[in-house]
Amino acid sequence: MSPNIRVRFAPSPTGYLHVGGLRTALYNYLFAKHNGGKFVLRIEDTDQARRVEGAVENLISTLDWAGVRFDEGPGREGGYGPYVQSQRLDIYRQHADDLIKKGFAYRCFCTPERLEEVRARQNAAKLSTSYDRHCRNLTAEEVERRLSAGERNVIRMKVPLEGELTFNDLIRGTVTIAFEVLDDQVIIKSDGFPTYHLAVVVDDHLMAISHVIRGEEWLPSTPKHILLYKFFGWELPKFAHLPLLLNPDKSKLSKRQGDVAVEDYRAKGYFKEAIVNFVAFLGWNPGDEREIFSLEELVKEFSLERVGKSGAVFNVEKLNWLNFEYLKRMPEGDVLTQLKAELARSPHAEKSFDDVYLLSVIRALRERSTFMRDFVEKGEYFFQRPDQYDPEVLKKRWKPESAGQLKSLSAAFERLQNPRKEEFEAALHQTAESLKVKNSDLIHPLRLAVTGVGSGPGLYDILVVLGRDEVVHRINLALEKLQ
RNA sequence: GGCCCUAUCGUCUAACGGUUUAGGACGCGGCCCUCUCAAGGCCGAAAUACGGGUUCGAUCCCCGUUAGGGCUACCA
Repeated sequence: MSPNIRVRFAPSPTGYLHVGGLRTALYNYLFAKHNGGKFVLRIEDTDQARRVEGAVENLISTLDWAGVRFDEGPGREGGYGPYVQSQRLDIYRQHADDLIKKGFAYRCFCTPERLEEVRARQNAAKLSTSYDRHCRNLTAEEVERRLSAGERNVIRMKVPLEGELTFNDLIRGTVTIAFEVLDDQVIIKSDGFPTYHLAVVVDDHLMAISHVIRGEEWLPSTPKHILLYKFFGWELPKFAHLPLLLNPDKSKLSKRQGDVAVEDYRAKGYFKEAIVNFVAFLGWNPGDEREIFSLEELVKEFSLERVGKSGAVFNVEKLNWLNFEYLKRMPEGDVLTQLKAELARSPHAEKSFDDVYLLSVIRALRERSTFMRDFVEKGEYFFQRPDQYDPEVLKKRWKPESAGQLKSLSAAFERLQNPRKEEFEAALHQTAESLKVKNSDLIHPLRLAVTGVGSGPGLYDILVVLGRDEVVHRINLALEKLQ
């Protein structure tokens, strides 16, 4: 493919990495890697008011965690830096001045108060709100006079009064917007910082970005950006506007209706592979019936042509299923490592379990788990003796004769030497036979005595994991407590 | 309000005018398996928003309606 593919992810550091942002970053990354291009990270911090301490570091570490590695960006110079907009202010100012000289932009001295009034008037008259171009035709002398008087001002772009602009979007096809509905957008704010519109165009050009792949919320302002490219006499990049990620009620995915930060999902125990896989499928699919994709496979298969146009609801159920699938497929050694980490932050942190034991717990519990924490929560009895017995199970499974039967069973178990699953099973069957009861009459009370709960892995598997002595001990413990 | 975008099962989606009784996945229901809970296997319910065109033939193309969303800042 083209060797000069360069794309970028350009978040503003206002907090955490949004899952929609991760999807945008991922699609850019996949597109770049698929085509042998470069993926650039650029920080759009031109709004001082929204600046959040530590947000950039957090953004980068989350992106790295997900495996979406950028080739160029803050801390990873690539010859097009700096990659932080607040460090490029002179560049924007020069370009804005250039536009003024060419007659494509002008100084505006209107106060926020006046703009507010204009807007209020327009609203009252039920007109669409836009700047009334009050300063568009100020004389050079007046501009000079007010400038030297130190009046605060902004620089606005001079949008043609009539005509329309048509452009092609890789995902949406042809889009047309009339200049009439475009505002004379502010490009340099009175604090000297550029607005998004100027900065994005200048940087995308200077950083040789070939494809602008971003969220659909930017579609309406794309004509302004294209106009700026034309004002500067620059070649246009290709545009691709991604469908939005939605809340269950179909509004734009937002806080308030659940978690939106990638960190939140990470903290909840979702694997990065599951999150990446899931997010990739929100708006893209391979065209066949495969569902499980590694990052490498996504790189191999991804194409913008297969990105859909309509918004996608973030469906946690399916993410859960994916997490479950990834846990099921994970190499045992990796599960072991993760289980140790999980235990280290659990109430069992002080206890020590050897690898062989933990591995047997993993084998027993894996297909019943979606998250690593399920091992600790659902399999608590593998890490501590039961300190209580589920009252409902007790009511259903513990009969008056159970205590006596478990005593016999315990005695039978004590006669076993290093029993395997089969020996435990045979011992139970023989005991049931001699007591003239069904196997299940022993199985259920025994499960309750040993685990404290009514569900879980096969009983004999549990017995083997715990071992004869522990099983006998727990039976005696239960007999005492359930007298 | 204005502008723009979108519209297939509840959700994610396949179908790029005919091979379709519209396919898959999650979720949901049932059955099997079974010591429980899962897993697994099998089966099932479930969609082309509506109305006009174009065409021999429309989920697919065009127009309109409706619905939803986005944008409409000296925020990104």
